Amino acid sequence: MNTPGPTVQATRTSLEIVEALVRLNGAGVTELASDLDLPKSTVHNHLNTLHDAEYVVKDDGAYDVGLRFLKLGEYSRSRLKLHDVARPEIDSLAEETGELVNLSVEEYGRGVYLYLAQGEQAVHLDTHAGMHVHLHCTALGKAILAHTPEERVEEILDTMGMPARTEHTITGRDAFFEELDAVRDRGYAYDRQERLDGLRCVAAPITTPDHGVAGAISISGPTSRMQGERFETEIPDLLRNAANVVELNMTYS
Amino acid sequence: MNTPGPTVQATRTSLEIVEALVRLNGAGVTELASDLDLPKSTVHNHLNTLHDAEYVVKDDGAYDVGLRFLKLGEYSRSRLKLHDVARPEIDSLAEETGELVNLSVEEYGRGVYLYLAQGEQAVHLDTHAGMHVHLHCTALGKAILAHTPEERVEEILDTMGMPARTEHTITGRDAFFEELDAVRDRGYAYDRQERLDGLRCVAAPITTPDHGVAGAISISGPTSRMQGERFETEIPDLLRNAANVVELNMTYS
DNA sequence: ACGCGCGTTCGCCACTCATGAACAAAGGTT
DNA sequence: AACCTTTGTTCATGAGTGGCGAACGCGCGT
Repeated sequence: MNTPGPTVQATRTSLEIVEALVRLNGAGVTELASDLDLPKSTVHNHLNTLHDAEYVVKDDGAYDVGLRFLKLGEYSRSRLKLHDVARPEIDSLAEETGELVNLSVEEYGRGVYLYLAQGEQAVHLDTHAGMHVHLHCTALGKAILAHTPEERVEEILDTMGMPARTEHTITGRDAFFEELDAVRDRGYAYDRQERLDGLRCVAAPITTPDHGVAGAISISGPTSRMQGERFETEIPDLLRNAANVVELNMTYS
Repeated sequence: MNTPGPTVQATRTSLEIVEALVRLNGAGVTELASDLDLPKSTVHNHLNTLHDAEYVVKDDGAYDVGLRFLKLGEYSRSRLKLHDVARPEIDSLAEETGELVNLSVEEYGRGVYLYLAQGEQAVHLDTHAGMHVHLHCTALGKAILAHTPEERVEEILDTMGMPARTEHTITGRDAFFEELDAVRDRGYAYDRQERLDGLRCVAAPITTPDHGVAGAISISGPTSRMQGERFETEIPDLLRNAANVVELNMTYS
């Protein structure tokens, strides 16, 4: 997995600076330099370059990430057929259920949210497009991993670990693989407060015959509303139906 | 404006590679090398670095832009208060009018679309979030420039030029400044097939007392529907109302 | 089985970038 | 208003690194 190989240090530094800008919500040269433990002048040179290339902006003294990244970001997701195809389905699910509906894929061993739609009474979470999550503690992740070759799953768990997010998070590897079996049998996955207390989710994988699992869609809501018949059959059915539609449109269009 | 200064070549090259990936819709090492006129090994080193940093992905042999940029892109726009505040207003305008509603700001002398919402009968254009447009040929651009210091407008026109997009595009500088005067008087701006044949737009600026113009919102539609009373007063009024709401929420929240 | 085209590896030298210190500019404090 | 602090910017230099061409090996198509 780890291919050190010959790599361009300057590029790496520039990326770290951009990431630091996000982390610090915009920052000045000195702040960045101390945060990254780099000489001021180095940071300055990189910022100068990024500014010149119009990738960062100077907002009254402080540097911040520019909108050029918006173009790249939009491209990176519209590139995925799944996004374009699934989006309308996500929207109608949100309208039908009134809950929060998510679309995500796996990349580099983590879940990445591609798109979210909130229904009328949707919970307000920290989730946003582009956000990364561990796969083991989300319904989305389980749905995806249940249809991923076992060796790849092992590999992901090795590198990412299985940190406990709540007291309900599955942290044992055996238990997790049993859970994946159950997901495969059922056709959809549950998250019962495994990532956030008070939150329950249901997720269905999007699979295509030739390329395996492309991603997953999920519905998230408070435990109060996610229980009984609704949680056990109603929402799962809605999800599976939507997933089927997406799968068909993925292969035949 | 042009601050050459000491700049990091490697970073620039990496950015160019990413841009080329977008332009080519994903590509291999050789393809990129010939497109950018760089040695294969150089391109390879950069791709290796970007791949290692998880910014590009390898899709069965071809490299492409990864979802890490999605996070940066989302951040770059949610950073702008305007986006969060205006979004719901854009959505309701789209619902009310059934047309295409846009939100954009100025960056580096160009207009950047932040968000679009299409109503029931909205036209389908090439516009998408993150897209750049010339300011002189769009209603959005005029609305923004009308409230920008004249010297800055001159500067923008100098560097960006005023290319004709259609036969209706304003390409003369004097005519353009007169147009801006009219926009200021009216409180909103028009685009009468100046960017695309058959397309008309109305735009209202979003200004705040302390920071000047923050951006603009606009409604786009086919000439067939954008005429008469609707084009002259109905839509402008809707826009100005929405703009007012946004302006208030910008300053008091 | 062969050859072409691709991604990858290698090793070397020139050049670039990282560096710290010194300079300028801006803000806050007294 | 003059001071001092803090920040952004410039500069010159040497170490190291990234750019480069050529050579390698792999996979695909014929």
